[in-house]
Formats: sequence, C-alpha cells, structure tokens
Amino acid sequence: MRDAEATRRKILEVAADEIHQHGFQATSLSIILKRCEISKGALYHHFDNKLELGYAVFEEIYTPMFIATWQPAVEVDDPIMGLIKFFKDICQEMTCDDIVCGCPINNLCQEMSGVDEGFRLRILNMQQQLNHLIAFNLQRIASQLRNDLDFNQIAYFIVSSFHGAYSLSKSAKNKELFDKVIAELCIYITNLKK
Amino acid sequence: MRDAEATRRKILEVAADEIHQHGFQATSLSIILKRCEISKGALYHHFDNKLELGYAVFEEIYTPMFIATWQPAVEVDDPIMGLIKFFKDICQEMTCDDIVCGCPINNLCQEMSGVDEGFRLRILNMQQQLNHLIAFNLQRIASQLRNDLDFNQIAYFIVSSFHGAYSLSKSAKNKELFDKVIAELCIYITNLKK
DNA sequence: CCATTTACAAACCGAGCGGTCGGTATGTAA
DNA sequence: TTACATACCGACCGCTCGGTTTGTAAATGG
Repeated sequence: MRDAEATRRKILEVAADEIHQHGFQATSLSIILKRCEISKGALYHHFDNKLELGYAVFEEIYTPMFIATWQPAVEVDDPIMGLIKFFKDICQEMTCDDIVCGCPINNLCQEMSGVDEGFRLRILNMQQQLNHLIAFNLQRIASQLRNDLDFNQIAYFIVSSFHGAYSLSKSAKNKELFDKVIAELCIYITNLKK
Repeated sequence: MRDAEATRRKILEVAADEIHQHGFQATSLSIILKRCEISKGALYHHFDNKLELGYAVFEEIYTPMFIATWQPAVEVDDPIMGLIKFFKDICQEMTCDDIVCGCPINNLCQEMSGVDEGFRLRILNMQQQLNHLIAFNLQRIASQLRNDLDFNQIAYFIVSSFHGAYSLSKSAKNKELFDKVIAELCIYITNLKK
C-alpha cells in the first residue's frame, strides 16, 4: 500500500492552508486535489465530506498550533511581560501578508459561527480554553496587579483587541497599523500592574 | 412606468440584509430576487453585476448607517462620555442575534478585503474616516486627557476592541460576553482622562 | 399617434460546486 | 494461490451559481 497516513496528512495541511487563505466555504475541494496531486476518491476515502475535513483541519492543525502559540506567552513567571514579549514578537516576525491572512481560528469564527454548529462549538471551546489560560495566569500574579480587576473580563478584552487588530489591518494591508494597535494593547496590559 | 427608483431601493435594502446575514460571497442573487418578488431582468437592469450591487449596498446603505451611528457619539462636548454612553447604549439595545450578525462593515472587511480590491478600498476609506472622527474629537479635549497620548493609535485601538468584541461573541452566541468586553473597553476609555 | 426608450419578465447558458459510484491497484493473511 | 481489505482513480451526477438573451408592456418624447 502507499502511505495512507502521509496522504491524509498532506490533505490536512493543504486544506488548512486553503481554508486559511480563502475561508472554509470558498475553499474548493478540486483545488485541494490538484495541489495534493490526488484524486477525489482519495480525499473521500479519508474524509466523509467537506465539513468533516474542515473539522479535522480545525482539530489536528489549527488547535495544536493555537495552543502552542499562546501557552508559552502566559505560562511564565511574569505573564504581563510574557504577553508583551509575545505581541512584540508577532509584530516583528509577521509579514504584511500574514496579517492580511489573519488568525485561522478567528477567521473561522467570523465565517462559520453562524453557519455551522459543529464549527461554532469547536471554536467556542478553543476560545474558552484560551481565556482560561490567560485569566488563570493573571490571577496567579494578582498581588502584583491593580486591585478590583476582573481577570476573565480582561482576558476577553485582550483577545478581542488582538483579533480586532487583524481585522483593521486587513483593509489597510498595512503592517504599521497592526503595530499601532498592538502597541496600545501593550500599554493597556502594562497598566494592569500596580 | 412602474416605480423604478422604489424597485432599486428595495433591491438595495434586501441585498443589504442578505449580505449582512450571510456575507457577500454566500449571498445568492436568486434569494434576493425571491424576497423582492422581481425577476433577474429587473435586478440586472439596475445593477451591472453582483459586485456592483455590493458596492451600491456599501455606499448607499452601510456607509450612511455607519456614519450616523458613530458621529453623534463623539461630536459632543465630552467625547469620552459620549463614547461610553454610545457603547452602553449598544449593549442595552442590541439583541443576541444582532451581535451574532456583527457589524456589516467589519464583516465585509474580514471577508472581502483580501478578495476584491474595490471592496477593500471602500472599507479602508470608511475606516480612515471613522478613525479621524474619533482621533480628532479626542484631540479636541486633549487638555483633559493624560499627557503623551497618541490619539490616532488610541482611536484604532478602540475600534479594534469594539469589533473584536463582536467576533468573540459570535461563537459564544452570548450577549454577556459582549457586554464584558465593552465594559472593559469603557474602563480603558475612562482611564484616558487625567 | 406613433416611435423610441425604459423597466421589467422569463427562458436559458456554461461553469463550478460537493458528492457518488464502479472499477482498479496494492497490500496482507489464510 | 485464494480471498479479502485498504487505498486510490476518474468519470459522472444533480444542483446552484452569476450572467445573458430575448420578449413585452408601460411610459415618454416628437
């Protein structure tokens, strides 16, 4: 037999890239087939339908990537500094094209939350995990922070601003705009400290 | 003749609603035709193609609505209080479904910025107008605000957070989440004052 | 009053979509 | 060698899409 697992993996990776670039609904299976140099039979051997492929991409590609991105930012001695370093690094490393393409999960959130319940619940779960991750680690150093802070609320606000920054930069095709919003976000985060 | 202008207007309004609900690409012309109870000939008599219809919706429906929404919020004696009242009002008036549907312009920004240059430039123009509107009116009361503030940066940050709040709430289908982010945004805005 | 333009209606077109299906090649185990 | 499962091929299907063409009744200008 040919390497079935490798075929499956290739489909997932190409699909992840296509979905990231064009969104789920606008992603064409035939383009995925062409890029993978496989037939439709091969794809439907590994996945029941387009939706199941989408779910698999979400769970096996986007989710691990998302966790691996955020976790190191807050699971450090000082999550405030961790977050700021995290954001600054993103500003430095990201190209303009990266920003225009946006965060895969946030893109799906915008596109698919209202369309498909399966996607919505997966995205919701991911967001709650992220929020807990941030809020818990802020709580951990509560003594260094201002009093009467609502850590959950703050975590949601940080993520909102971050993803909003992508949105704003999409129409501008301008990295500087992204950098500006992130800079202000960093100021906000810094001011959480006493 | 039958009332051509009324027909055109009805098409625009129905299209605006469909695009708001399903996005531009997923909006089907045939559904618009059914809802308007007109034929394809009527639609293509008034608009060259789907894209031109989309542009017309943007310019004749979304843009005036957008301006009319934000302008009164900042063109008051105290734009800080104006913005806070604006946000609080939105929290009160908006239903959960409204929030899930999102801001039409931000939705289009996410979906179409990378797909069509015509949309991108229209959205960009709109965002720059909004940013100037906010930044200019903050500048106006600079003496009441903290020193060394970058008003443009702050305006971008406010808009980012606001639109990010929609995004976050889409997957949660939860108004409280939206309210939380807005509450934190109001705290941030309040803290701009001396 | 008639010719022309306007404002639609309705039939139709090709392309592309997701998905199905019969068939084939390649492996393993009896 | 037989028997079967897995992995994959590619033609084809029904359907919807945006868009075009043709036809026609109502309004308008000369």
